[in-house]
Amino acid sequence: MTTQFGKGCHLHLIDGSAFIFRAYHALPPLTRKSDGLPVGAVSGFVNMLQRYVENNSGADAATHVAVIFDKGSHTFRNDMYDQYKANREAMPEELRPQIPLTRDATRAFNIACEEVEGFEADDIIATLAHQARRAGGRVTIVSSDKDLMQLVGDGVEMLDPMKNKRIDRDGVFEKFGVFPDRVVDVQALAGDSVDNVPGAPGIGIKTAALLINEFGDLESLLERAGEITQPKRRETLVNHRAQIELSKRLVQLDCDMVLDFGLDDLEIRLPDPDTLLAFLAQMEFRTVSKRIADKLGVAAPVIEAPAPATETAPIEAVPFDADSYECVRDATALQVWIDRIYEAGHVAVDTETTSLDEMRADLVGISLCVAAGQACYIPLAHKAGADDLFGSDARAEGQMDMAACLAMLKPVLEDASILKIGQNMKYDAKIFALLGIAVAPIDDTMLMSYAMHAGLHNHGMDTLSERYLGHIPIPIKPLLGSGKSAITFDRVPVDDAVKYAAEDADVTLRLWQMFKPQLHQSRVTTVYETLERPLVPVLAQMEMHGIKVDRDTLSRMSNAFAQKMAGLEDEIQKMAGRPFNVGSPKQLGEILFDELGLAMPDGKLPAKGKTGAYSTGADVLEDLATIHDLPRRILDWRQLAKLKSTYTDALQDHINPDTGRVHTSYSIAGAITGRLASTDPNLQNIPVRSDEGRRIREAFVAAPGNVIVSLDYSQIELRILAHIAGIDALKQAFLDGIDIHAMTASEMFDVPLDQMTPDIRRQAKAINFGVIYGISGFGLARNLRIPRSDAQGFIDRYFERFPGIRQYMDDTVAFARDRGYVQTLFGRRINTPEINTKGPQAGFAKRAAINAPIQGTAADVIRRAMIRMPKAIAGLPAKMLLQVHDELLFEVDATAADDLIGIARQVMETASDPAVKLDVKLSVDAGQGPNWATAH
DNA sequence: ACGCTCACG
DNA sequence: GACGTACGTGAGCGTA
Repeated sequence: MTTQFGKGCHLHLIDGSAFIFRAYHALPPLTRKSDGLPVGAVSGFVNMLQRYVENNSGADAATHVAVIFDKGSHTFRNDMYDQYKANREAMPEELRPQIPLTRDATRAFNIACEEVEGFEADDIIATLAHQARRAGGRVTIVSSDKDLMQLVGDGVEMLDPMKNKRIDRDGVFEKFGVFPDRVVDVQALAGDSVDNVPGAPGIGIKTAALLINEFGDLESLLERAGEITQPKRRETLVNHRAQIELSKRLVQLDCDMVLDFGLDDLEIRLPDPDTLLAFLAQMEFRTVSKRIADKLGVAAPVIEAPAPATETAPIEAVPFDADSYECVRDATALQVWIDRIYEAGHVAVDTETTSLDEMRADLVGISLCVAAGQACYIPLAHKAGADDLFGSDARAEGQMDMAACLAMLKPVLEDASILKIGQNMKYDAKIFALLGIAVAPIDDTMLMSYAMHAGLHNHGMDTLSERYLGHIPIPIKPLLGSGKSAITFDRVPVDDAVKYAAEDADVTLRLWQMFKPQLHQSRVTTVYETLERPLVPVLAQMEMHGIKVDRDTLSRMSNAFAQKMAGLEDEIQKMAGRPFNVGSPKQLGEILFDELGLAMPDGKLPAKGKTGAYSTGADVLEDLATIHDLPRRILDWRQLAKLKSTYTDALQDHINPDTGRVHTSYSIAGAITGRLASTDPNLQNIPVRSDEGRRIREAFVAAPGNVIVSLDYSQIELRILAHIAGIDALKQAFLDGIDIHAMTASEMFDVPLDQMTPDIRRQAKAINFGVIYGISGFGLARNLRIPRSDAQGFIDRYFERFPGIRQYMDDTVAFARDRGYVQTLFGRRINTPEINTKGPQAGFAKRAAINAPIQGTAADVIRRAMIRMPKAIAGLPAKMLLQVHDELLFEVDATAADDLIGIARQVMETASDPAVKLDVKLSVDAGQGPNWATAH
């Protein structure tokens, strides 16, 4: 039945990759019901194929057809030019598993499906088009890719499948200003930013076409470049000749490939209904199954509704057995494990060290696990001490040389085809980074749990193991002891260490096996892949770099604070009538309320806490300050005490003696909303609100020749609220760049903007913040120190003026009640397990549910900015140092500060693109100076 | 170990 | 109708 391809035949060549990307971007992220596999792009692809098949009739119908795909990312063009397509964004993680499915779909339609290693789809298309023309047939290329336009000509046309528009020679001329045979010349000159083809700088398509039409072709143009009258253009062509010639080779398609199939293999075949419908049923596409079944005149297959997901995880068949773990003591044994890793393609890794502070930690041993129950520990720096009467520092026997071990493991840990699995990988990645090993790619069970279970529990290994594996890991406490007598891990006997350490890797691997498929089912794969995992190396870099803190500045401030505190203390004791510990809230309460007989302005005494002591918090003392002088002194003293103990004193202890810098640690999975948390020390709460406190920021300095640059989002949470709740008045105010709190005040209190007073604005500001926190009359009243009825009146009025806010709050709480979680705009899930409980917790849960999407979306935005930042600023002498929720801090060579601000601002302001199109644009304020105080 | 207080967004 | 509340964090100190 095969007919020889020749005159009268019509070959259609479908650009498969273009179909896939179109389908992916056009469709919402659909997932297969039964297991959460993303299938949106497959669905779109199938629809496009179906539409193509339906339309392929009449005089112009194809007799032969093929869908052509790209295979792999490395082609012969990369060998010519390593930057080719280098700035392509990585394939979205949800798309990756769908790629093979689009091949399956093509075959299910019984359409030829072709790809060739090392070549682009475009080359195959070029070759086939060439062959078809030589055989006397016609060709239609189904694509709108301009790179294929060079093929158009006598008997070859393109068809834009979306616009259903044919592109012939004239169409190409319209696009390029030249006919198809000179398209590559124009492309060589104009370059292509998408494919990273350099071209000639400063020359676009218009100029290129002009030049080519004047000189005939590229070769003549380059030969006679000296004749060009415009000096700038002339220089460009002369100076960049090699680059232009390279560009031409890059854009020139290969139409002489040797293919292992022929045109005759592409003859149109009718689909086999059973095969096609089976595929569609497997994908669980109900609608399109029905439509295609109708077309084919057969019954649509029944697609079962998926069984409800089982509540409990399958019981792990392999029991934990601490005695089964191997202690690896030499290269031969290690090699066996490395072989097993390559066989598995993945490995769980855990490091044991002498400190929780990576910057001061020494590696003691490494554990590996390749499958449940199959784990080992490699001791590297254990001391014999524990077995030695005098606790000697001698090295324990039977350990591999560390350098030799690392030399063997480095290729594995850096191998792009071996997935390294960890629990809190940032820690281990930093340990390895300091030893010259760049661990990648990684998966992190802590972050997987965070993406799925934020709000349910913490994500430490012990919690996860007990909850999801039903196994309580060996506790570290008995091994290390506690308090003054605690030892470091290198003093733990090797036999004990093997059991403990290898088990951690075993637990990690089992958690990974359980969590990996659950990410899809929970619809948080994208969150994990785009907001959690890529942040690990970014934060590791920031933490290792640290920020320079000037010890002398802090020390001087400490002394000044101490002096002032001593003076205040004297005054306070005198006023109290007796000496007491000013820092003790309990003693202070007794002085104020029992001995001095003070009472709150309303006549009552403040509430007593769980310990039975009167509350002496700042709000209480603030109220008392209106009737007595002592409380004000206490407030002043407390402020200084705080600044001294938490900041000017403690911060000095955090300066790393080796680097002279302070290295905080960020918890990625600490805050349930998606925010980061900073610890050891916390650099996200360095004072700024009081003048005295703000001066502490003067101690955070740039290295010589550098400056500190600070960029912070302006009102990001209110902007997000305006978008999510759809508040037009707020959106407009942000668009017009007017003072948002003043606008709110004007709207609420009917005060024209030009008559706004600071006090009215202050009240409106409090309301705006209150809304973000899940406003209540009580809370607002307390914050503004106004009667509760007044506060309630404000809130009522606010809701009246901005009805969308109330709607958002009601909708969000209803969503949470129904689903048990709320979501950010980027799909981050925050579980709200207490939302349906009764009692006072209900109020908390409600407000938290209202706040979480707003705070969480802002957190997602800055995470995206941070993830993109290293690449964006790679060319600058700049380092990202700190994140403070809506602010990023950099250290940069003074000469490049302005460049950095331009680039970093751009990254931050566009961080939500393209995943989320915000109705309100994000705005970033910037500052620079020798220290953080001047930069902020 | 826990509660109180207070620093930040 | 009463209850008790602003959202999210981490650190240092006093008290048990």
